[in-house]
Amino acid sequence: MSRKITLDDVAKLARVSPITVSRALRNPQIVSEELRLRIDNAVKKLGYVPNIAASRLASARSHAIGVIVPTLYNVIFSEYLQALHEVFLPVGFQVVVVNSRYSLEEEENAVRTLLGQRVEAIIVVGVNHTDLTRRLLQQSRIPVIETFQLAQEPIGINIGLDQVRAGYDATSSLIKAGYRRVGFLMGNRDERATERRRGYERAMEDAGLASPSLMKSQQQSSSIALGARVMAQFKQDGFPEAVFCIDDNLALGAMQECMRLGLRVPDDIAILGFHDLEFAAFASPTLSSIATHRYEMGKIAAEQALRLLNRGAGTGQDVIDIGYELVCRQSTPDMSIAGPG
Amino acid sequence: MSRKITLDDVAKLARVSPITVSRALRNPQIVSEELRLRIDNAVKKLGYVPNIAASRLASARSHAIGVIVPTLYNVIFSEYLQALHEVFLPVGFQVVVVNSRYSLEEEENAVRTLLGQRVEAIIVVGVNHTDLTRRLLQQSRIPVIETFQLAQEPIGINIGLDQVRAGYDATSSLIKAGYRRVGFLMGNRDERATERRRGYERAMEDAGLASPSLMKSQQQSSSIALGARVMAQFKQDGFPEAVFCIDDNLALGAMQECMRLGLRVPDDIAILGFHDLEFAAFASPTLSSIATHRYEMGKIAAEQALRLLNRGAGTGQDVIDIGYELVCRQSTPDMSIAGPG
DNA sequence: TTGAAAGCGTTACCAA
DNA sequence: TTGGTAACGCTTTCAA
Repeated sequence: MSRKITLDDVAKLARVSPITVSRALRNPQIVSEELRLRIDNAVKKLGYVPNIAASRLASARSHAIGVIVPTLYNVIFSEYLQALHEVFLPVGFQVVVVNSRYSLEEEENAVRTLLGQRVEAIIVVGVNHTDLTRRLLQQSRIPVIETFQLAQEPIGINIGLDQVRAGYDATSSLIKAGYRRVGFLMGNRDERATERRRGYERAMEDAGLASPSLMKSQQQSSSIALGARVMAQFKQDGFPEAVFCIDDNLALGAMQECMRLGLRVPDDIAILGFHDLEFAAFASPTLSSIATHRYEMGKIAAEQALRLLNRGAGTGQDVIDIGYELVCRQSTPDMSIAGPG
Repeated sequence: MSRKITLDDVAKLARVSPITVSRALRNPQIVSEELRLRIDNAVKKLGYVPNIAASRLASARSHAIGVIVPTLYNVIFSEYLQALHEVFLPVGFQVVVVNSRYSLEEEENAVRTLLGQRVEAIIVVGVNHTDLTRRLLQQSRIPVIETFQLAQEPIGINIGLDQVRAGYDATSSLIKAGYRRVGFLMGNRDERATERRRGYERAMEDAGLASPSLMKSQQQSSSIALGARVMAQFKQDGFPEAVFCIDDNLALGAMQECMRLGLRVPDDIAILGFHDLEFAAFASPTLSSIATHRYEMGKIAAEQALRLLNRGAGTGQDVIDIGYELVCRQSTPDMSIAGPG
């Protein structure tokens, strides 16, 4: 490997001082035209690429934003990540994404990694963390944004939706529509899903309809195929009249399984999903769902981070509830969400 | 902001030299138990987080792998990224993902950014690059892996599938099944899509069936909704007997639009997608598609990169064809892919 | 097993 | 507008 080209090499070739090269690269207009040209030529001739580690060390600025998501695999996080990229890249920030694989321990490591990189803000999915994670984030003195859920005690900015209430409202809508045996389907138990389940449980209890045999789940990551398998568990105890599924993947699989078994949707069984993924509107029958706003959430999260960064005001605190909406399609009767409360 | 905690602070508190702290952190077993305990305590007490920029600068190693994808939004890249993460993280590499937004210019910037970070390998979607991108990658002397397509002149390792042939085979299958008016649907024109279209065109020409009025497209990113809109364009010239859609999103939308218009699938019109996304098997009717192997491709790409990294052999060259398969479901009649040739 | 000294490649600060 | 000097916080020698 031929010796690496550094700023000094460029400076020598252009017959200027290293610091002038540094300036010419970062802020061309403060260097005279002549030198700038000499420098540009030298850079091209040598194929010089600046060493960002050195730059970060010297300037104590990383121009990087740390983002922690539980998985890259789920499209709801892709939409959110896309929004983050769209806000940060144009203003010169790099986005560093780390995958916590739904584990609080890995999340703690992720925070360490990101702080080690001296990211200038951290945006994390979820509001439950290990004690040490919280401490690290608080001590870091950088903007911290927690997303997707609402926090009792936000570390910094929190933007999300009330998952418990969403689960409650989804279930109540079905109950209000006249269903008594309202079932519940779930896959892996992540924080958001668990909150929605709590909402389901409360709604059923409040209506005096709760029964363990109405809840089916399987510890696997959400997929359409899983929805079909979990739905099939009802063959033992008898099928409910309506089912609230923890997300649209499960809902679609559940719906297909019902139809395969000869149950008509929604006449024999109503099906309600969650997140309103694009395919929901194109399934047959079209799938009712609770719309969440992942892209917008990412956008606002990024904007809030930038706001704090620009104010230089480290750690503002705020909770932003982005809400959700019931989207009624063919897989359920016409319903609406009960008012606040 | 209280002064930042450095290795020196830890060293002082633990009453050892800084270098011993450095060693204890990277390689605990080469430090005596007593010192290690003192150091661990000091680290915890101070909340010390190592500065990775300094570490990278001093060691000239980034432990980072650069990955360039055209978008984060499409699930085919999520699956691929997930595989890359799963291989690299356990062996101590960080994965840095950059989004080129389907632009060769942004790809060039992405390469610059990544090289500036001194990533130890670069994995990029696609085989077409600007001249400068190619030069930068070649000069970098690090492993370069190009994916998703097959290259005439790979920069380093190339792992993908023959997109032209896949498009050709998909179209030929429909022709072999007896269809004459075989349509084609496409959204945005990315490299892979364009190759598949070329395959379609050749197959139609070879069969003497080509006609511009059979090809419909709209310059928007692929979505189910777009599939419906583009399909609707056939209302003017009359609908084809079969349609090859550039991906499953378009195919699902197209299928729904046909059914909305009272066309039966596959009796009135056959529909073939591409990529075999999960929902294809759960649509009604179930959607025939060409299965590609994104997860496996990511896995192999990562493993190849590691192989070169471990051999210290910078830039091996190789082309790996990962293939594809026709998956026949209800949206087409029974078909098979023509043999090689 | 531990430590001292000398960088790594850039930028901040102050001067010219 | 340009340049000299001293960091930035860690790791790599080389010694002990």
